[in-house]
Amino acid sequence: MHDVKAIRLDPIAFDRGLARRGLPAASEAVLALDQARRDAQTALQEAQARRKQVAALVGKAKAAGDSKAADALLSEAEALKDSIAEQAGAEADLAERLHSLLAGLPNLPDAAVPEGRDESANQEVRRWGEPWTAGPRRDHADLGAALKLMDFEAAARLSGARFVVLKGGLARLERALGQFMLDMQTAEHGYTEVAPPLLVRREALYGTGQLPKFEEDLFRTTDDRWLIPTAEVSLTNLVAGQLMDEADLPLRVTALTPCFRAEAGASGRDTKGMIRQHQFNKVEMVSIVAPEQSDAELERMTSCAEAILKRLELPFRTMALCTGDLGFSARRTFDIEVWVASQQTYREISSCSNCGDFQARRMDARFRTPGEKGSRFVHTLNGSGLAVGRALVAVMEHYQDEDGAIAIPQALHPYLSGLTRIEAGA
RNA sequence: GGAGAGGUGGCUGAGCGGUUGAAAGCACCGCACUCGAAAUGCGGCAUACUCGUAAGGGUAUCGGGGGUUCGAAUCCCCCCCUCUCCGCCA
Repeated sequence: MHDVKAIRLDPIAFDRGLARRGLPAASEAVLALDQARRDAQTALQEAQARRKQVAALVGKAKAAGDSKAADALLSEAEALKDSIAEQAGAEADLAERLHSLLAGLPNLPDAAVPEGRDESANQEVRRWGEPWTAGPRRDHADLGAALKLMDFEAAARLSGARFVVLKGGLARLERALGQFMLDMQTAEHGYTEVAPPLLVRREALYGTGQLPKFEEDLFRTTDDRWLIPTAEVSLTNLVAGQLMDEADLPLRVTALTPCFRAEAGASGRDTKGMIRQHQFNKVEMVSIVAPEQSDAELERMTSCAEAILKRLELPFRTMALCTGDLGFSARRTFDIEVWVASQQTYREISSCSNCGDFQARRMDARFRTPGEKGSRFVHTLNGSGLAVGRALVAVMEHYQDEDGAIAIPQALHPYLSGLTRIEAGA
């Protein structure tokens, strides 16, 4: 959510920000509505002030036993009643229109974000490890099927397309990956583990920016609760409506949860394998920080995600998203892409974003600095650390051997009680 | 699911139709006392919007939304949430 005052102050900068995202200017429409709303509000408030005055005078007149004066006042009050109702309606209508206009506008890109229309303009900021270009390149779906440990057909019978059933060693490997990631974020990176709800109210989704614009990407229950598309929703909304002390910041939380996505616009894309599923596990990191710290926190968070891939010895590159590829709530984002051997390309496995105060405004999440008057909105950041399903894909393809068996990365050995290789049927 | 009790400022908690934006306490800030601190005393201390160059006004907000009334934190209705008891249940 944008600060109307900031738009009033510098509409040009606002429109320039939208233009960087490839969107048309909006400040004129916003400011017109804003002005109309304020005029309506001023008129309403004048009427309300008079009503208050009259009501107080009625009380006094009655107390003094002056029924003549009271009657005169009463008839004025009667007249005010209708006009106040009307003006209040007009004001509420304008406020609603302004709010829904504003609620649909994305965050503005940070100055540091590279210019560009789409993902082709994203900039590589660093690269780590050697891509697997020689050796076998069977994809994880074929490997999994051959091992008889990954069953898309069974999943389709149960649930339809874009689900998978993992068995035996692969189910264990998937669990080990999640466990390992969560342990690393908590024990080594200072995030507090949280086990949050997976079903949330629409208000929570509004707070992080999935609603009202991206309803079609989400699964909804019959009682109007929604399955989280990412634990970002649950974790970030932990501070919704809260007024924190600066001493509570930074607040760093993490969770390993299933994520549910309708993948509405993605039909035909990544139809084979586990790359794009309706349900997948992910370790999510969320940081709630003071505004001055959010730039540094984004770097920190990105390195917390990268650390997982380094420990797993999986090659990756880190990309700075360009203005046209930025998500709705983000002001700046780094994607981490892991090498996927079968596709001989890097695929997104983490996305770390600084949302500035954009989500905080929508959620009303503020903090107070001792000795200072008032409060300020916090800054929120979120990042995957990492997507477990895609990590499983990368591990399988990177650690496969000629026989189609999969070696288990050193870092996961403590989680698999002695298992070091996954072979057919085990 | 049934019965009951509640949701008030950062927190605790009074108020239950009129001058209450809201007592009191805690927390916090300033001042005094002190070598300093504690304790104590005095004072200050909500948020949002809005009008105004400013000084300074105004309006709204007592879980949310409607309603009654000249006037609602206070009365009525709906919803949400919390707690207690009963039932059911992983």
